[in-house]
Amino acid sequence: MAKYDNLREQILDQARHLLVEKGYINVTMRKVAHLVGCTPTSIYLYFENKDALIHSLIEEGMDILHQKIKECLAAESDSAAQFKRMCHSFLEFGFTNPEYYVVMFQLPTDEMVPYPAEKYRRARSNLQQFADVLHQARGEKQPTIDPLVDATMVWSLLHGATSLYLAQRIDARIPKELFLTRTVDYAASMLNPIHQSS
Amino acid sequence: MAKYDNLREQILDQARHLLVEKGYINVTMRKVAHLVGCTPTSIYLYFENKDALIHSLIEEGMDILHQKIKECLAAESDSAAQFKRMCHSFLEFGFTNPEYYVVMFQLPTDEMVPYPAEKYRRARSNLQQFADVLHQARGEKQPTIDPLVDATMVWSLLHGATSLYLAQRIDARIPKELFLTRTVDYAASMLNPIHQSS
Amino acid sequence: MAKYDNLREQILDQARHLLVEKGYINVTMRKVAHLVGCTPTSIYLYFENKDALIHSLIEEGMDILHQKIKECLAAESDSAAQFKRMCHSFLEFGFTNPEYYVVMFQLPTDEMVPYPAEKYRRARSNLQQFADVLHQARGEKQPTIDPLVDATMVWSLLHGATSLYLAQRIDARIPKELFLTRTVDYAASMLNPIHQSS
Amino acid sequence: MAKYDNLREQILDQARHLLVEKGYINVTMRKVAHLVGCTPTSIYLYFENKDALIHSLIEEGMDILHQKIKECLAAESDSAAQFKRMCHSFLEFGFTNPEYYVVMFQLPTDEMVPYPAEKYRRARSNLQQFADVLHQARGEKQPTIDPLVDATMVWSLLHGATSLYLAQRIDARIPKELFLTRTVDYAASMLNPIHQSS
DNA sequence: AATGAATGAGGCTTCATTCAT
DNA sequence: AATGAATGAAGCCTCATTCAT
Repeated sequence: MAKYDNLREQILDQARHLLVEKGYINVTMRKVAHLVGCTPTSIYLYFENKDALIHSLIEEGMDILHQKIKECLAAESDSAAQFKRMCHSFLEFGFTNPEYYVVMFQLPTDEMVPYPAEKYRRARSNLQQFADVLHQARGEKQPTIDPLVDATMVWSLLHGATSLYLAQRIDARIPKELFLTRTVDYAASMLNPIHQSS
Repeated sequence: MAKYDNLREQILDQARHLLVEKGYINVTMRKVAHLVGCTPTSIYLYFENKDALIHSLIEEGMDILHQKIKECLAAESDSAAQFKRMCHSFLEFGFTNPEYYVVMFQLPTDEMVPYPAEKYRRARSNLQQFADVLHQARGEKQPTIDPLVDATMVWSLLHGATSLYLAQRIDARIPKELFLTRTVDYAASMLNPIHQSS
Repeated sequence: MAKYDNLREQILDQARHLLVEKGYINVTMRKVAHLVGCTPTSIYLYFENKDALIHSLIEEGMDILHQKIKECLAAESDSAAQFKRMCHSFLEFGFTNPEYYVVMFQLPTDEMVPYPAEKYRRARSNLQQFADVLHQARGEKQPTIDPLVDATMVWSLLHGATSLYLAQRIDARIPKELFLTRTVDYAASMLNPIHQSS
Repeated sequence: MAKYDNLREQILDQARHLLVEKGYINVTMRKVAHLVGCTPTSIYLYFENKDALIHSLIEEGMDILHQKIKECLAAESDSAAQFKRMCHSFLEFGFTNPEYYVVMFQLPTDEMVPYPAEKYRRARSNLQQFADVLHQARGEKQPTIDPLVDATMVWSLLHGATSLYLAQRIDARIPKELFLTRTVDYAASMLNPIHQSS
């Protein structure tokens, strides 16, 4: 029992590790097994096939992020505060859990990892819920501006920031914490009106 | 000579095509050769190996983007206008050239496609130059705020927007053009001061 | 004990079932165990290995056929009648027990399922005994013609008819019963002299 | 060119050899390659996949048998003579070409080797044509008896005889030639009326 | 009496690459 | 300038089997 969970988790760990360190195409049953120190066959004792393994990875991440976001809602009563906290949480989640972030948001899922549509909806809802809070906070002040577009742009910002950070394309002179808080500020500026394009 | 360039370009074309349509894992020498109508062996007459082929793809893209950005500088005299135009150009480049964008910014190049450091520097400079203009426009008005951070955030926004768009994760109800201009507006808001984090 | 036999028989049942429904390649310890509802390991409590399992199947079939043929001898006193009844029984055995027939006569046993020579002799004797009756019936009337050859030909006919029937290569317009009785008639024609080859 | 055909034929040869000697389940790309003395990969230069290899084997056999039967028709003018000659040819084909016979008539094609329906029809037509001649010869003398049933029984006999012979289940004391001619005689007895079942 | 955990061998297939021509 | 022939490594996966419990 202990051993069961142990090996299963080792497999997940090493798969995650490979994914982040070497990219998806380097996540092979053989390589994972090698890192774990078991036979490729053994992996099939815990996962039906490679897809199932990847899906487990994705779901793990979804759960964690979901939990984090729920905590943000509970921690604050003000919509704007909730929003900012959520932005921060999202970034922090990505920054500190590259293994999950990559698998959740950067996998070219279309062709590579056929993922049950139902589960995808859940994945999106995670971000949708995220967007909803912006709605609320924005809605109170700016009912005229389409909040869907703005939410999408906030999402773009957060996703882009995380992606570049994880790809180590952020200038080394910028401290992580600074980048993080300033990005949240930039996102929070969405709570206020934007100047129309000239 | 004409034939030489012809085949070489056909190879690049089909490789790009495969990359976008079927994903990186489906870019194989065999499949490229099949699409071109030549032998896999023939590809090696023009590219040392698969990595070299991918790198050529990347460089092609870098050149095109570089050209586009240079044109923005020439087209406007005002820094702010240059900046907005560049943002727009960058987005449009990504939106209309997914083949290049994917290979340039979304390939987990680290280990997947070992890329000579020297070439990477050139790649970065492309975006650096992009950031420089923000420097100028911002610098004139807000010399006190570290422009490097803000430039990075703009880049994050543009990269995130493009990535989500290409991954078809933008809500279908949002027209492409609207998304594009609004993102530019959001980026342009960087030209003005941001409210400090509370 | 009851449980012992129960599981053992379930294993044989499902192995037979798999053999007929899905073909020999689909008779795997895993699949048998799955159908039975036990572990692959458990099968090894009752059968030394896969070969032993297959052999048990073969022997089961041999016993049943043996019994059937013995009954034919008891049911009739006339040699010719015995012979016809045996032909009929053999065909019916094959038609109604494809699971056994396939494993008994259509498995390329030579190398696929190494079968102890001693057991093979017993298998042959089953058919030999079958041939003996022809001997008797024929012998009485045509002592000059080698009966071994004719017996072999009858066997060929019966085996061919059964094989084609089980492979569903008999024209669908021919009713099973008609095919069966006519084949027996054809076999019975062996009881009479055959015209020499011209 | 010479080498091309050479390797392709070596592959077919060894595949056929394995098939007869060790049974279908032992025909693996690895084993064939090993016997030929090449890499498994090389097989894929000549055959799209394993199925294609097996199909080639089947078609080879079909062609040869088809040719043989056509010759029988040409060699004789009398229907009865044609029929007997065809029986003999069929048996001889099977006896001397076990590689082809096994693959053509003894492969559990349903599950193991998905074979294009169209090609199967061709395979059957080979035997159908065979049956037609019996029709003719029979038709002249016995128009009242359903010739389809009798043809099927002849086919059963020939198929059974060949199968048992190839499985080496024919008593060693019976010379091949005797068995062959006597089987033809037995088949030829179909040209005459059969006594009804009592 | 039964199983959970594990494995080595091998199944089919595709890859990037080379070498002689 | 191009290719035909070939390969070793590796991809995913399933097999029969064992061993400790």
